[in-house]
Amino acid sequence: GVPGIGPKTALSLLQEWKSIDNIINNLDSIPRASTRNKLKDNLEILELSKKLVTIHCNVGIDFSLEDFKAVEPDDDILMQLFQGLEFASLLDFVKPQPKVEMDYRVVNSEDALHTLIADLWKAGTWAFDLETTSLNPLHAEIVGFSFSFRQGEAFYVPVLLPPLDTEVWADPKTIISTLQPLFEDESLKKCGHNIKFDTAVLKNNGVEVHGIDFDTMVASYLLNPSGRQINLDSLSLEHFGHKKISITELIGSGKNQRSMAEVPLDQIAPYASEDADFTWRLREKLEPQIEELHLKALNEEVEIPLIGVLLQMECNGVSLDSGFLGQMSIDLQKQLNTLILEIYKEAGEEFNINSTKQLSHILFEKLEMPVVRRTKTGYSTDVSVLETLAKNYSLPKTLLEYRQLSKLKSTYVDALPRLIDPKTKRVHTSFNQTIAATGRLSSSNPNLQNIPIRTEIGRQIRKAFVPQNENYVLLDADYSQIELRIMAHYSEDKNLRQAFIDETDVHRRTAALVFKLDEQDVSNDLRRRAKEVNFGIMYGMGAYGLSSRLDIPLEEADEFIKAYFATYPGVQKFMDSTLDSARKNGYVTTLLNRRRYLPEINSDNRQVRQFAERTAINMPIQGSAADLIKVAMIRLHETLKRGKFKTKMILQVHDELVFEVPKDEVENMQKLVRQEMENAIKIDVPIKVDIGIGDNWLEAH
DNA sequence: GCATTCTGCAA
DNA sequence: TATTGCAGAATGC
Repeated sequence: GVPGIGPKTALSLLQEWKSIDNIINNLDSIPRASTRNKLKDNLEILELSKKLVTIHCNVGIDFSLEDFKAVEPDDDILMQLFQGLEFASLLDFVKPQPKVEMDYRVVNSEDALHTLIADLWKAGTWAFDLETTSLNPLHAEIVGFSFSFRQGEAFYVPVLLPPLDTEVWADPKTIISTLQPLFEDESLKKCGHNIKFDTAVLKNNGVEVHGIDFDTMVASYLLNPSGRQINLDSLSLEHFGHKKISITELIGSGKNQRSMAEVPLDQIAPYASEDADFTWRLREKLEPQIEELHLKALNEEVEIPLIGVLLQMECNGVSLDSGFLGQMSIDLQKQLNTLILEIYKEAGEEFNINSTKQLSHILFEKLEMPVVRRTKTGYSTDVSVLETLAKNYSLPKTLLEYRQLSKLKSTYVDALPRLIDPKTKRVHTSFNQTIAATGRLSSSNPNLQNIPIRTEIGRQIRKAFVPQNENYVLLDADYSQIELRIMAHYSEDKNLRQAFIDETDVHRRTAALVFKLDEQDVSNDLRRRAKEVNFGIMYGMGAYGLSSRLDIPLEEADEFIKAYFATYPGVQKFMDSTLDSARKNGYVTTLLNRRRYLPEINSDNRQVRQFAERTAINMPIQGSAADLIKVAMIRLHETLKRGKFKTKMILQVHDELVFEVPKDEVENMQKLVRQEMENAIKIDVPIKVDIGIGDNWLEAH
């Protein structure tokens, strides 16, 4: 194995030196010895990369990772060096770029501020950015505002400055409330980079932002949702060849980091001004591209309105029963202690069970159990390996129990209560709009989209998600079989569509059709297999995958899949035509024209190509489901606001929405939620939503 | 302190 | 060798 040169390291190397040539010239200054030596050992590869870049510049062909691999098919280093890196952005490092000029003005008097405000009214549309003391909007104080409405020009309004520096002409409250009417006016159109954050900070400072009409982060994501870095610094470099003042230059990093409020005016003003200026420049550049790719409707009618919905949900937060989790933690620890002793006894010594390295030493060297599978750097000890070993040994079985309990305890039971906000007493996740390549949302800090449900002990954790008090309940609404319904829509398959029109159990119906039985004669095991196939097909699964999942011979799996496509011929046709169009266009799309590029779809490397093919099949389905629920969320948010309901939308888990509902609104809400979710986008099959009510998330789901 | 790897939770 | 994510813990520099 080769020790890590991951995408992050690679990107920072490239950004630091801007070209492969410079990397070669600067090899000796690479701080990490292993990285330095690996690169030195592979000078030829760096030279090769340089050649490919040169060829690209001269000939104008698009290169991808694939091209590198075609030349040096076995080279790990190269793969790791360029893993996750958009080749196109690499090219920008070596192209000569014009120098970028910017003027900025500090606005630090009553007169100057009123002049700026008048200009912003006259301009009618502008970009803004906030400097704050924290990345958590609930605790962030505003340090300053920057604005721009002409490229190369920006204004900085200081709010907090360090002592002994320039004085701010008025107190924060005065400055913020002087600017307030600008932000609250719907007719003034605002643009930002990740404007949800700035809007959240302003909200916590008593200012409601209206008139959001563009977000450069969201736009970049829509233009290319896969992988790329879309922070403002990278985009400025990519689109304008401009290297912005780095945040570490201002506030340092690590333990010596200082707060934005401690940065003197002559440093923070140019930094903040760049943010606003480049946000404005990017908007001017990206907006026409959005129109060209027919993403305008998706942007303006879905993604931009969604910003406010997500902000509201994050702000709402969710209530946790921390006493319940505390007791659970104690119980789990007791069980873990027993398991730990048992493991030590069976292993014949004490060791760190959480260390895969130490564990594999015990299992495969000391106890000489058969090696089932290897990882890049050693022996695998994951669930499937331990399950295989558990057939013949007792220790792996104990380890599986230990793993399950320790995972639940550390990741959920102990971690969640720590994230309860001291001010609101609730947990506020972040819903990220620009991460998932398919158009789904993601959730972090904490991730509330992967709360356990499959095992009994895991399900207990859901009991800790509760309404704010006994006058409220949780309402959980989830789309029934939404991805299969979308598949039925796209494929126009007669049998699959009929299954949903008949409102039958689609997995049972599948089993009946595939095995030519009556539905009532389908055994539970047959139904389970049909279910695996139904899901597997949507991920582009092959016979091998099915055989290992169902633990059946490869031939049997192969026949199963053949019979499946014979039953649902439209599904086969849909897959073929999706792949054709992906190969021809280089991208696939969803119901709302969300687009994902698949440059590797025509790769000569079979493994790489097949991965792209599976993605091509999955994206329209997963992505359209994401489109659907996003529209429903926007409509429901509007409904709740217009009806002045007390109900709050609090969570989204891909095909599921969770609401906190006052008891007297429950009946009404059931109807409204179902109505909006089932009718968000019309497709060729009925859409069904299941609704549950309960005093905790487990009961409601 | 930071990046990487392995592992495992969800839809 | 079925997709998309996020995060804890260990490890190594």
